[in-house]
Amino acid sequence: MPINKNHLYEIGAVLEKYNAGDYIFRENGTPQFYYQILTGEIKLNNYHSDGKEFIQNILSTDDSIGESLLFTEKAYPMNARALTECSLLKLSKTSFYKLLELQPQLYLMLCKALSERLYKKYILIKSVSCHSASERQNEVMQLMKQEQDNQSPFTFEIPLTRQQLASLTGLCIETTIRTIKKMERQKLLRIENRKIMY
DNA sequence: TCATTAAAGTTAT
DNA sequence: ATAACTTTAATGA
Repeated sequence: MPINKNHLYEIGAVLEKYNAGDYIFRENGTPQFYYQILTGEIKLNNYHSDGKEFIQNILSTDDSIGESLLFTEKAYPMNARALTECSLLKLSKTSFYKLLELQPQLYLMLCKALSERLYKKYILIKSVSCHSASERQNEVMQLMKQEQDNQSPFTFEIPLTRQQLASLTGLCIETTIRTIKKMERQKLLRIENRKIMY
């Protein structure tokens, strides 16, 4: 999935470090770079006018950030912000295009990655738009779990805080917590030292 | 059913 | 110690 690091370095990528809370880019900014995560976690989000946050996605090692925006002239529709200390590889848009020219097989990889993203986005929108609270949560957790190999129950630790989960489902945190508790009672998940096992 | 407010407990820095 | 996160309870749309 990720682009080979050496290829990125050869064409001029640079290593950048960010601290937790730093912006990689902001909503309405112009996309000028390809980013790939080496370490750390990034969230893509929006802030509503009342200050409430909606998380679009959480990305980690080997994910690329905002690559879908490099093929349009549109501004970023979201922020990218570091959740933890991060190191990223950053490549200018022009160098990125050059790399694609030199290695056309990357196009296919990119297409696959984009398809994957789009698929998840559709599922997420479906689950966030038209269900009750617990159903929303169930679907979101289900979606995250699909990325790991082991599909047996209670083996997947939800890698989010309650607050992040709330921002991802569009629910308030208290409702999120109550829903989690209810799901625990229904044996849909387990809570082990405050971590959600799904 | 779910958001909001308030208050208090817990964990991380 | 202080900030960030988690939980419970009461109230109201």
